[in-house]
Amino acid sequence: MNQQSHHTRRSPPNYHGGGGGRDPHRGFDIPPRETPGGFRPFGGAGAAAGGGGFGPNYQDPPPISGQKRGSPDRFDRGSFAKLFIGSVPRTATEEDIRPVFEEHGEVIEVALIKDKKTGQQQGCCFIKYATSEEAGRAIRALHNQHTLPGGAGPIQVRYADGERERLGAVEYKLFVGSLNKQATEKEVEEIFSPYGRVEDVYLMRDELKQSRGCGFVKYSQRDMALAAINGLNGFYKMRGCDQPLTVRFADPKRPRLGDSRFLNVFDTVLFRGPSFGGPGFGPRFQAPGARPMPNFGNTIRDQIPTNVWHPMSPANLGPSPSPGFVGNLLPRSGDMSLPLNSGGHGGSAEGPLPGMQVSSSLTSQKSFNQSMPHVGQQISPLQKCFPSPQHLPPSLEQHPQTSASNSHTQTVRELGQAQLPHSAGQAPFSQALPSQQFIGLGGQLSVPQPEVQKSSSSATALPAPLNISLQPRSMPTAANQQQLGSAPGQQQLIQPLQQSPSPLAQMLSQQTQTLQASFQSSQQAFSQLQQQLQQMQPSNQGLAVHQNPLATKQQQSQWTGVAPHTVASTTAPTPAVDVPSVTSVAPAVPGTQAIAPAKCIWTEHTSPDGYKYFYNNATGESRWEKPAELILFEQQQQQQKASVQQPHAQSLPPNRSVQQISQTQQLHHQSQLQPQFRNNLQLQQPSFSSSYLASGIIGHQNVQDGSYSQLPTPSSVGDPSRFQQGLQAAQEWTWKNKPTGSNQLFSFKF
DNA sequence: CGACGGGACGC
DNA sequence: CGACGGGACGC
Repeated sequence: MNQQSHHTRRSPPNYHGGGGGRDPHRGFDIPPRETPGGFRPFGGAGAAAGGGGFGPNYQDPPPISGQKRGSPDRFDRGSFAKLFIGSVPRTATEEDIRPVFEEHGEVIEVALIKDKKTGQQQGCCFIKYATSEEAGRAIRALHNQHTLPGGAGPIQVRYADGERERLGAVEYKLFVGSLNKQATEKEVEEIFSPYGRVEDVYLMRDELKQSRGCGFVKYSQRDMALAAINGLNGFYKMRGCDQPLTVRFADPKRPRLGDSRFLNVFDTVLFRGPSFGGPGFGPRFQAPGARPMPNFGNTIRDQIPTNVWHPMSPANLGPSPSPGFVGNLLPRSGDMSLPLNSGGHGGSAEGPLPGMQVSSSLTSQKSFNQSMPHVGQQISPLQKCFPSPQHLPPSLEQHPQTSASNSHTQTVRELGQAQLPHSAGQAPFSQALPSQQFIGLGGQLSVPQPEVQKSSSSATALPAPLNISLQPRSMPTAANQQQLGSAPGQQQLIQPLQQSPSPLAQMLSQQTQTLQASFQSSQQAFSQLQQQLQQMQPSNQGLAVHQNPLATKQQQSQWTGVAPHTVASTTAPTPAVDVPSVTSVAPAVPGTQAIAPAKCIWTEHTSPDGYKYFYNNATGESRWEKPAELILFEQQQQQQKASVQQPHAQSLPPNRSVQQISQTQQLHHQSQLQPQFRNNLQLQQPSFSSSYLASGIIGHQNVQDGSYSQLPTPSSVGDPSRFQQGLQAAQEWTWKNKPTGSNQLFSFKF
């Protein structure tokens, strides 16, 4: 309502970007974001808009990339971007509509749809913009956010069928289950916002408009989606809910029979599908018989159940590198919106396109394929290089790159490093991760740094400390130090880790693991606290980044090879929380390095085939990598008994433990000081989302008063007991659910 | 445990 | 230029 327009004005007033209609030069890599850092309209808009990769996948009229010929005339259909507008009052006239859209760009055409027979308006229309950037802006600014005069509700603004594909725009749609039925779109958006701009939220409702407890959330970037999955799935519980949210890539929308549009899509997709990805879908299969190798995989595949109800999904096709590829990339199916699931009726039909686009965007970074290989580890991962820091700066804006970065991720992953692909890392783990991730790699730290700093400017966040300590320590290898390490350097690192680890490599990996573990724990604790906070202070929900401990662990472990469980002990840091099952090692005891536990729940063993593995006597978990706890433990042992050289004990800088401790302490403090904690949380925001913070998340103070009518609002925010309870609960939950996904890769049970 | 809105190409 | 029969993801 605020934006009612006045037909009086016809020219595009002010919209960011500059001039009126189009600015071809604006790279598409910088999608039209609303004011930078600026506001984010809530309701999200319906489409990814420029977000995705625009690819020149289309020959004819280069969509946006190419500068369009100056004349916006009607010919070159190709360079325009058509939007479908729903909820248009049947009484609306072009005069009512056009001005609204001209606010966001040059409107080439407004087409009100009328019933052919009755001549009556259908309640929808098409708006053609000169460029997709404009279209994207309009979507973001108007979708579900503007009501036309006489309208019963806000208009729906999305790409017309086929446009998304044609323009190369992608969207990543997540299915979200176990939502509080009282929750509003807005609330859902707030939960997902920390991971990236939420383009759209659609809650499934019954005929009575009652929520069915599930819905869809769209992002324009894959890493955002991944981050949200990792940060929320199975972990985040909405107030009043016993079950944590289910967050996964949405299945392709089920086509409605009778809709020819879909049929087409299907054919295309279905046929192509199988050819690519192998067994119906990659995710699920894992190399048969393969034994979990250390660096191997991971995956997300497990984490994210495949949701495809059928094998196709162009997305799958495209991205998937090769048959056989296991996929942790997740480029799997639903991940991008394909025609099938695209907005609204989505679907649009162009089957082939999607696939092409996808693949092109993903693959374009030549590295992609190469990187994939290692999945099986047969291929030497080394080939891949770390291109560039691109991902570092979590650019939310980039699109295609995203995928590219994934490749990196994988590569890294192989190393056993914590790399969050950017996907993962980027977002959810906020700054923390960034730094962390690269530790292993070595030098990447610096890159992420900026982000971190930025975010941590105000309070001390965990991240900061980490970075500092890490940096110096991170290995000596030149490669390490280098930024995005050149491929070579990394390779070196990698190799060792994978197989016969060189001392150095081992050391690195261990360090990394340890650090990661501590990080994880911190994060975990954080997330737990966070949840508590949220529950207690509903009004500030927006602030928090929901960190899914598990997810974090998973990712890290996945990429890193550090088993998630590691965290268990680490969890200790949280004041109130105690993880009984784990015998914690040093970390738990702050100033007492000297006092090392007599034993560690982790013990080393040798498998039949001669490989060493580590067994958790408490949980029965086994993993290839040496658990951080054990490393620490050994370290301590060494320290205590001046010279007890354990086979594996690597000499690690003593500070390590100190670091951890300091972290731990920080955590303590944080948990104790609410306000401070909150600040930290903010800091924790994914670096990329710093802009979001600035833009509004923080600002959203009022989340509907916070509580659902049905639920009693937690009264005492500061109540320790509650806090504690919550934490414990969270932990338990985490604990129970840990074995999912990635863990399994790393661990196996006998 | 919930799975895609309501509509869709006029001049 | 023709377009399906049967079934209906998987948990």
